[in-house]
Amino acid sequence: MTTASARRPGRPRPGTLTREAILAAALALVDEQGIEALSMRKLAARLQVDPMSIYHHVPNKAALVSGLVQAVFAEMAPLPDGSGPWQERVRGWARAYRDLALAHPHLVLQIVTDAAAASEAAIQISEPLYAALAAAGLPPHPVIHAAGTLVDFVHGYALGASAAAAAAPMSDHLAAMDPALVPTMHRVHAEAEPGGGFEAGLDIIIRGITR
Amino acid sequence: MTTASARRPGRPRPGTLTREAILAAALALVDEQGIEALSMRKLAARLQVDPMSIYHHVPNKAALVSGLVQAVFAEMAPLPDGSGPWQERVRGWARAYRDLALAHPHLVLQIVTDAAAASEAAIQISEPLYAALAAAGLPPHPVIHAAGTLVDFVHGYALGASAAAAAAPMSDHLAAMDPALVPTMHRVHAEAEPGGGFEAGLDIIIRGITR
DNA sequence: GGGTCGAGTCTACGGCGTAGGGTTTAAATC
DNA sequence: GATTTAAACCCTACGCCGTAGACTCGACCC
Repeated sequence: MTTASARRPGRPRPGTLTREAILAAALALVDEQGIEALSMRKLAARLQVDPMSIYHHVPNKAALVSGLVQAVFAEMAPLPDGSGPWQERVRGWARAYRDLALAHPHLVLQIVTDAAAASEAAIQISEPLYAALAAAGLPPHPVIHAAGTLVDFVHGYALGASAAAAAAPMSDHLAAMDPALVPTMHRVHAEAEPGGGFEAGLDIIIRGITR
Repeated sequence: MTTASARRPGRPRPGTLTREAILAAALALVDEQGIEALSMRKLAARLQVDPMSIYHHVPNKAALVSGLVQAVFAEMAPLPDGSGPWQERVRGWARAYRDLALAHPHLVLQIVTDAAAASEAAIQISEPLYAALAAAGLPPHPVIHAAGTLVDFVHGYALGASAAAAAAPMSDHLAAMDPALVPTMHRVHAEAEPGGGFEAGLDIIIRGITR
């Protein structure tokens, strides 16, 4: 709301601190040190400002994090839209959404949670997906179900990818386990080392949509 | 490790406090008041114990939460296993896993995160899924991809379901938005009010696996 | 009885989010 | 130019938090 250059009665210093600067600093801090390192005090230190000053631009910490997520959503690359077969449009959308989520690995949880709660920014993001599915000639109900499935898949994938980046890969855990407990997994993973899980998932879901 | 009735050197009071009691109290606290209400002090109060006493059974708070998640994983209903067509086994597994995740709504995030990080408990849970897919005659690579897709979908779904339970449903947000921004979604949701997203997603993915 | 050990307790530290109340400032009005 | 005004900013302080470190005390072993 508070634009940087208002024309109202009193103004102390000419906007040395703005909501945008705060969000940018917070995003940088999170990208560098993770979400748990984000505190009002550290953020203020980075901005060379008293911690309480931040509260004149953001009502509380939760709103700040939410603002961070909204900012990330706003970065979603505008899709080429409308061209090509619907399968390719859906694929392109899914990749763009995944890239968006993984662009800030320390923020994936917040992004996915916010999207799962269906914030307005998150809803806007999925419009092209709905458009592509509707253009494929699907009736309303199947469109909703197909879109929901895809979104849920991307959320789950992004969560897994960011978790895998921060911890040991599943193969390690699996190798350390008693093969008798997980015989099929042991055998299957011994015979094939995967990768490409995202594209394979897209293939499966798009095939399943087509019937 | 520390069983309730050990026969070891020194014991002040006869096991008034055990790891199990701590986990049970913590789980109750979380189920009642949410994960953010879980603090060592509140937990201690509930157990009528000094906060620091807890640290004799759990190294720190992160381990406590992790223990909570492991305990929930241990509750996974043992599947009927091995009987029926593979589609039904996969369906049954997915439903059981979803129910597990949603059994403690305030813990869904940590459950899904833990599973995404492929903890041993989480790996064990997915063995029946792998078994069903392998029994379907799928080669190793497709088994891994199909399982990954399904797990990611369930994770995304569970996250969405728990978020939707705590916030306004998407329809409300959508109705409050400018229809020009999200024309397809607006139209599609006007023509069909869904539900059954989980089963529809399963249908899509299982169809997609089958080719 | 003396020694050991471990569960339970107490105290205290450094960090957190943020309420409440000044203080400073520059634009707006006179 | 003087006065008014209200936003931006800063300071202090409160009540939480996780947990390190030292102490108490009762049970067991020798």
